[in-house]
Amino acid sequence: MIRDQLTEALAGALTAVGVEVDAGSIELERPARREHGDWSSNVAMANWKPAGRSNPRAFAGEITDHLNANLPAHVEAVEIAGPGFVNFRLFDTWLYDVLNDAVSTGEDTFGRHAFGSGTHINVEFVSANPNKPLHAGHARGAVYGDSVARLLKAVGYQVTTEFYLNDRGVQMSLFAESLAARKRGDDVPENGYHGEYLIDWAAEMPDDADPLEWGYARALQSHKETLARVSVHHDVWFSERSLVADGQVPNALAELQASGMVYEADGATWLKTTEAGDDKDRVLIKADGDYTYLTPDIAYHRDKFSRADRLINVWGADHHGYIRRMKAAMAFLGNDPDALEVIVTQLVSLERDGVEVQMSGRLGDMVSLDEVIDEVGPDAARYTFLTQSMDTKQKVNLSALATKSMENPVHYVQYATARIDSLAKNAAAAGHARGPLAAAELATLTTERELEVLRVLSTFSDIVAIAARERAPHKITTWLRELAAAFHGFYADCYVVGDGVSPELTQARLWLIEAARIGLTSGLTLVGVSAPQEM
RNA sequence: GCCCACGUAGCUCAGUCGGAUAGAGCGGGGACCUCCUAAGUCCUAGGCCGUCGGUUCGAUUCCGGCCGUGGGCACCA
Repeated sequence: MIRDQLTEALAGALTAVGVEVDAGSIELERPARREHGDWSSNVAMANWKPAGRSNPRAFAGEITDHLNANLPAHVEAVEIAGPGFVNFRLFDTWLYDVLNDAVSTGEDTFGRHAFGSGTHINVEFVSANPNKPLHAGHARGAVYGDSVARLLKAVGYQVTTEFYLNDRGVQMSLFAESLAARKRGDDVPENGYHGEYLIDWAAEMPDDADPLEWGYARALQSHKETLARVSVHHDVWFSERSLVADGQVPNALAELQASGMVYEADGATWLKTTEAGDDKDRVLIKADGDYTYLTPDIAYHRDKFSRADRLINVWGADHHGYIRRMKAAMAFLGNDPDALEVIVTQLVSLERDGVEVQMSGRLGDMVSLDEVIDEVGPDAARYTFLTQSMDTKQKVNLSALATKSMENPVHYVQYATARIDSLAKNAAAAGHARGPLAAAELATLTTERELEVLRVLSTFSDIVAIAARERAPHKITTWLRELAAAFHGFYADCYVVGDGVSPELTQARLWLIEAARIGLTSGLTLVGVSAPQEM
């Protein structure tokens, strides 16, 4: 809104001084420092050379002169600053528009976009083997994938979330043998599954049940229940067995063969992934006749491409070596390898009271995701895993997270939503029910505390767009913290109802906190965290 | 050795296509509840943005080298 107006004004000014600049290349940003105005542009610095000017400040001067002679709406003044920035200083009225916009669009649509419309993205994440409970290491990818899906929907994409079930092969057989052994009270096979959960599952299993089928169903149930606790839901649970049963693997193999990238050597069938930058060629069919893991997975990705325009895979850092060969296979099948986006999440380490705990040990000494949720609660778990970029390895201190303090970042934000609800209730109880927005005198909102809340709200729309484009939900949690900080500051200094607060100011502030509530709720929804009304 | 990511305050991390005096929480020092939740607010100390070059009006940001950390280099899944 205001951004478009200012961009237009800049484009007009450039034309007026006889310079051709592509309007799409005009940058506007929010300066870090207040004295640099409300909005700022670097057009003069970026274009003084091609425009044939002697220096950036001189060019900026021409632009500001024109703008000051033709002030856009809400603009108080346009100034040259620093090396040649064009700074816009606005009247507070532009922030009242932000409030109006937040309230009129509401929490479900505030900050949303439509630029993804017409494109179908498939997001596959977690995809843990259906033979043991999810462990803490799955948590980051789970809440990340789910939040990325929420973000993509928020900017207009059609999104399918998917969980790939590796439900056939040696691992499943070993799992069934281990479960059966536990049922009989025997030792589990050497290379089988030794986790304690199998003792519990064996106890649950009816005597006449088939260990493979029963165990598979039990594991699936476990995955779904655990994920539901942190509000993670998948639209499609895709079975590798169904892929094989449908003959999709031979179909994919035939297509690969047609591409000329398949050959036989040493009794095995190979794919020439080195043709697409891989270190070495990869085996598709082993000498013993079985497929490698790769082969059905290629068929799976081929299937996904038949159902969506773009694919996003969320993989742990330990799988990054797998990216090249999958992209190579997709390219051989005629798909655009860039339409397969593999996002690698760096690993998480957990500690309790300063002592690192293992969470993916082979012998069953892992921390399950359920344990983490029991310990810190679903909201703290979700929020915390989303406070950092997926590119950095994360240290999570479970004991700190379980506390009600600033070391638990979700509380700071939720405390704001709880306070807002409390304020509204108290105001109503004191006879100050909120009237219509149109009747509120927003111009009574003049303190820095009040305006700062609106300034933070004004950035949300851009933040959502960036977070979605960069697949970066942590930008939402960072923003939420900023908004909560602005609100808590307002709360400390500005009473909604009280001595010396006029009825008009009370009304305006009731609408201000409503706008803040919409922002907080809207952002929390994007990261799948609740906005409690009391704490 | 090769591939991927990372290196920002004592600790944990942000930093919007390169921008003007690099931010937050914890921890350290101090202040604030006879009106709406102190799970809060305010002040203060603390930085060679790993390092050396390059690109340019301008580099924490982009590129290359080096050092360091984590992960990966299967006819396992």
